[in-house]
Amino acid sequence: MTPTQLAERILDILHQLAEAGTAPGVLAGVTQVRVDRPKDRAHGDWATNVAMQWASRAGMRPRDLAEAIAEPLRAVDGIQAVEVAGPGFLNVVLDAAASGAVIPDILAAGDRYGASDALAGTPIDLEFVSANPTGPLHLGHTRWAALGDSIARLLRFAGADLTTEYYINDFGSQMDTFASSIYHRVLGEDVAEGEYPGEYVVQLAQRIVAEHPEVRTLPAPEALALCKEEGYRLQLAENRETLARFRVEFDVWFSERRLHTTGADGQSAIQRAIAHLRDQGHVYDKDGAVWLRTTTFGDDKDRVMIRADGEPTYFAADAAYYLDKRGRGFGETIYLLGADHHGYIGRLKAIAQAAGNDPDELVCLIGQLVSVDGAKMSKRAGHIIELGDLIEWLGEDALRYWLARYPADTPLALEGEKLRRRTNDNPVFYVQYAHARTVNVARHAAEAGVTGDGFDASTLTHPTEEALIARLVQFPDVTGHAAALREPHRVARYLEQLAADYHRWYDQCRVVPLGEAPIEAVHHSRLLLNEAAEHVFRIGLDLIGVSAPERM
RNA sequence: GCGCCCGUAGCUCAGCUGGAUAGAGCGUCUGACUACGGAUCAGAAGGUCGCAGGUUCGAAUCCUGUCGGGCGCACCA
Repeated sequence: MTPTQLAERILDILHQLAEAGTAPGVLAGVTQVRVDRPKDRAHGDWATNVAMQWASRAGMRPRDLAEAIAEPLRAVDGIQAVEVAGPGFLNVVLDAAASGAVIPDILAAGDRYGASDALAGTPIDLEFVSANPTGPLHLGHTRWAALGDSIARLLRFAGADLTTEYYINDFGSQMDTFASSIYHRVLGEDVAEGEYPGEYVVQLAQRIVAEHPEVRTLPAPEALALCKEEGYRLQLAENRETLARFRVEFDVWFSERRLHTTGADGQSAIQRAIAHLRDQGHVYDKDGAVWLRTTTFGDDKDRVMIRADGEPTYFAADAAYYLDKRGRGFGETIYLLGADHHGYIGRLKAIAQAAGNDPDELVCLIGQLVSVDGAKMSKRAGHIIELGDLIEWLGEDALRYWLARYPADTPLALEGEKLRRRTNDNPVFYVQYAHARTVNVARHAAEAGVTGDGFDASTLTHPTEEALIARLVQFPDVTGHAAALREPHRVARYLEQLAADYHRWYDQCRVVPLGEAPIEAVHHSRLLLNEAAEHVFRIGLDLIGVSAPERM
């Protein structure tokens, strides 16, 4: 019996009590019973506070209501004991056989254990990273890459119809600055003030010269155009490759230029977006510029869409991009933004409302910035740490795991030396080692003739077994919450707890009998428990984009 | 000035959207290997959950205020 099944039984009992008139009718209105694993094992295998939550509405004392539930609950098959404790908790102890019965279910579910269809329905768009193609990906992007990809995996695991998307800012003045920076390097000059000083620009220039020697002698406008397009192509390809190495893939690479080019109707997507918003009555002209009245929707100030010089702003492109997404059928659009962009939330939500949509369908997830060993990194400061270098230095597993194990809204420090260590300090190795151990145990079991045939859950009675099973059973709840809240760190933290439970069990219970001791049902049963743990480690690690090595 | 995020063990951080005696790792101290990998396990010490009010059976969690730290407030992208 799983806690979910237990919760259903308790719900049934409440409804029956209400129906039979032995308890107040309001209890028929209970729709959900939450069952938790108590911290203190003296409080049973599972506990619920439902009696305390509903006692006042039912006009009963919490302990009386709890007792009313406890009585029929004791008669349920698989339940060993039910106790009313403290102010009105219901503490439930299950039979070992009933607890362990979940093991074959986990194995039967295979890679789908923990998956659901909870988020099935409206298509969701998730945009993240979206770094400018004018330079390599750096530390500031790594967190969103890891987090965004893990969120994507979680949402899909929960049944979401999800599209991941990378918005390429390949339009506007920074592309000209980029081109000009490269061109200076092509000519062997230093870059000008305000241009990109990085060494990577020199390398881009060298590659462009190698492939297009004529760039040196072309008239400046043509040479600049060549530098821009070739630099763009090379840099984007490199960033894409780096992300792939980081196990981050996108379904859609969306070019900002698409929003500026005129279509068959002679209008650009931006112009169409402005026209649409104007129809809604939220656009006005002032001081030679075109404005969106975002203050109607709680923004601090109205925003310019077309500047006085006729150029559309970045904000206008944002609006057009948003409308493009909606036009592609997405009901929910999620943006992963750094803390330094949180000022955008108000205006983005204003766009959604001005377009006539529910602002709650435009979700902004804000993450705090990352530092390395205390030193904050930003592109402007010139001190750039590239994602590619980080991967090489720490390995993609350690890096992805570390970035995934903290909630997005906590500041995060990359402790490089710790991440390079292959010890208990480093949680990714702790978890991966536990997985490797499951594989190792299975290998020894196979050699010794422990097959798993004759599985009998009632033999799994050791406290460490009971704890390990209880942990495995909680996995679907963890993935469900992690997906609903878009919080992959829950999975990582769970895996660390699972690893601790697994190591404790390994320390206490042998799958392969010692020496000449006979193979008994308990050994076969333990082998399947071991396999169930292996499954959950593998599934969980995959959800955060970390490998599950069989040997380390 | 306005807005968002964060203040939990010596350090780095969890705390399942209100539950029972606030947890983990590291660090410190003490133990466990002729047996499935010791990259492991057992135990000890370590706390005014920034501070002050409020909500209620019950608050680290929710509300208000306050102090401290980070970030943001463009006809830039």
